[in-house]
Amino acid sequence: MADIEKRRGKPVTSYDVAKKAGVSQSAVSRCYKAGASVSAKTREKVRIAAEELGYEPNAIARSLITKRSNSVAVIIPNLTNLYYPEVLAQLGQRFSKRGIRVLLFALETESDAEDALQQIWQYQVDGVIAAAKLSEKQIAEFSRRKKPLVFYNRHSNDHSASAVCCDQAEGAETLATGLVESGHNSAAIICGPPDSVVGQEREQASEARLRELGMTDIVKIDGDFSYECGAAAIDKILDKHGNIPDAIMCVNDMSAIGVIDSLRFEHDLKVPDDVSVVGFDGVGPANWLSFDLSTVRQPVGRMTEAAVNMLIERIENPEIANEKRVFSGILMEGTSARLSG
Amino acid sequence: MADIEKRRGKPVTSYDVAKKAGVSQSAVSRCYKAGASVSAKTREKVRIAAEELGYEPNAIARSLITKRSNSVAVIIPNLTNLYYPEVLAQLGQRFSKRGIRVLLFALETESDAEDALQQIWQYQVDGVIAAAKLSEKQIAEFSRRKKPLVFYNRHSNDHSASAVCCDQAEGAETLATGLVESGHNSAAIICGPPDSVVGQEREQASEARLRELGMTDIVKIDGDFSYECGAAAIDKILDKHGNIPDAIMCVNDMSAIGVIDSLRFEHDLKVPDDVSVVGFDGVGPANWLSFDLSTVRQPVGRMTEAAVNMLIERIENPEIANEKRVFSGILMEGTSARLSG
DNA sequence: CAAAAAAATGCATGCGCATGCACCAGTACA
DNA sequence: TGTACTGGTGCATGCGCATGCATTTTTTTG
Repeated sequence: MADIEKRRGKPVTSYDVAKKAGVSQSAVSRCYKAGASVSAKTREKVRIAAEELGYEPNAIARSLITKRSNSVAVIIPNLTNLYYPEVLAQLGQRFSKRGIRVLLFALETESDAEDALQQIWQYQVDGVIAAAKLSEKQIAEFSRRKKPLVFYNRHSNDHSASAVCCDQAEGAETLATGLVESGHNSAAIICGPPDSVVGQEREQASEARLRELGMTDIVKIDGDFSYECGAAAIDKILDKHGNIPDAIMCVNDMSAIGVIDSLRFEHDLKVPDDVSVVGFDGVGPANWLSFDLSTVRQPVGRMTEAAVNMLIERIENPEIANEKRVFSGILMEGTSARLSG
Repeated sequence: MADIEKRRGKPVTSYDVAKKAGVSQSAVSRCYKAGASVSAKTREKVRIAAEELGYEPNAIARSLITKRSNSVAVIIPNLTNLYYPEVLAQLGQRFSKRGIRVLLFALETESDAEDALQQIWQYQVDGVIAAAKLSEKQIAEFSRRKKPLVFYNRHSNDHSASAVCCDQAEGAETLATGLVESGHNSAAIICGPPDSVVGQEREQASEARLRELGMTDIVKIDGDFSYECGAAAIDKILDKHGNIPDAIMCVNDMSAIGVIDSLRFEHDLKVPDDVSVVGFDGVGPANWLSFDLSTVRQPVGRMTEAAVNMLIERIENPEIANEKRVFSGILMEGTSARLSG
């Protein structure tokens, strides 16, 4: 029972268990491998010995041999954008259910993944999910090392990596179309940070569709996905443009909420009576009664599920070709915009 | 240049580099260890060879020898409670700056850490930060294995682990005192989930202080830290109590925001004119103009900094005694409650 | 310029486990 | 009773690196 090994806190190895159980080290090892050939008797002896000694297989040593660490890296930007915690939580739980550990790399800004990558290479993760921008060179490094990479809402120009995406353009176009068709004549677009492809795609698609449908009075305001940039945007619009447009399209929900708050509390305007506001993402607060945002919800559940599956498939069979899965967003007809005609 | 090793994608080892550089494997190894004795000439030869081959030391193999994985586990519950993403982001960045990798364990409910722990033992992490409830037995396992454990806003009954905490009771008492002193006569307390110690502490301290100051008309409502539970609470209060009290104390900001929204949009009441609402945490949305919550902000920056430091100290010197650091929250006098007189 | 001290290097070894191989005990069948 | 299997088992080996020790090279010093 209270064995010496236990008391000393010195790590228990498979040899210790083997000795105690009266079998060989290989037998112990096999007991921890599914489908290995071990008799019930041996298995039981080992189980008891292991329990008494408090043995757990050393995953590090195992990884060294099997070349599989059973862990993946998740690269995520900016957890203060409320969209990402949801993604992260789901990825975490899904991987965890599959017995895969998650190494977290939370970036301060999208583009400084270099550090994370360096660590990733050293750490021998089995694969990577990246919700951040990587350079072509960085992406090439993945194929050189034969490490599966799945982008989340990002992509590489030349299909050299797999990806799951929400169709940013489609969603933005739906919103833009709805706004024009319900009679809005002028618009502001609150943009994302310059290094965010997602932001750019939404912004460009929004503008293009608005113009396509005949709207010419469009002003674009810099932003960074934050509440604060949304709240500050109205004053910037006034500076730049003189008056508030009919509609404000924000590249994400957080900034849309900032816009709404600023309109209501700093400019005494009504949403959507005076101004329509739309966002993008469908984060939790978008549904709060205060905002009831008209937005496009990304199907995070299906997207994370797909990302996890794609990555695991490619870990198990590195030969599978790259694949890109694009999901349509779901229009949430909230009450922050007049959309229905 | 475009070496065969590269093309084949087969991993480059220190032996490969050694051969290419014309030195021994040990020399290569020493080049990657700070403070090791290597001549500038050798170092340069190795650097060039490593670069040409694309060599990165294998952290797994290194860990096997050094018994240090340079990684820590972070156990966190429920990322949908907006408080935790902030904590996680900060922990991630702080560890990352120190060259330590973070293994994320995102729990679905506070108390199912068993799975995570199993993985943690196998994975040989150097230490653990836990923002979740662990059983005494689980905590004992940490000392048996000599793995440093630092609780974040949790603790063990018998000081068998280190901890950083925000003083929940103090914060709750400050709020309760403020409410009574500014003339509130009745209150509801929206509680947290039953397995959350943090929630219980806040709830109990709130109630105790209210009663201590003479308030007797107090109703308690079950909750779970979510916006939804806050939004649903008003109806529950009416069911249970018949009328809405002067003040509603919520154990966290998310539920407080739900309460405010429900009061305003479902019951046509004004906050704080008709009802005062207070929260706890100081999460991002608490500052949004829509809410401007009266709350106690936890000094997350200092708390995470302390947690990281405490853990690293104990990894480097396991003999250091346990320590508990308690931080005071900061009263944020928003406008969701009449507090100032 | 020789002797002593210091720095640099290589050799050999082992961390804890998984796995190919040879071997042994059983069971099936003729 | 013998031959051919099958499932179980142990032995030996190596994953990629760090590190103690012995050895060689360089530097320092009298």
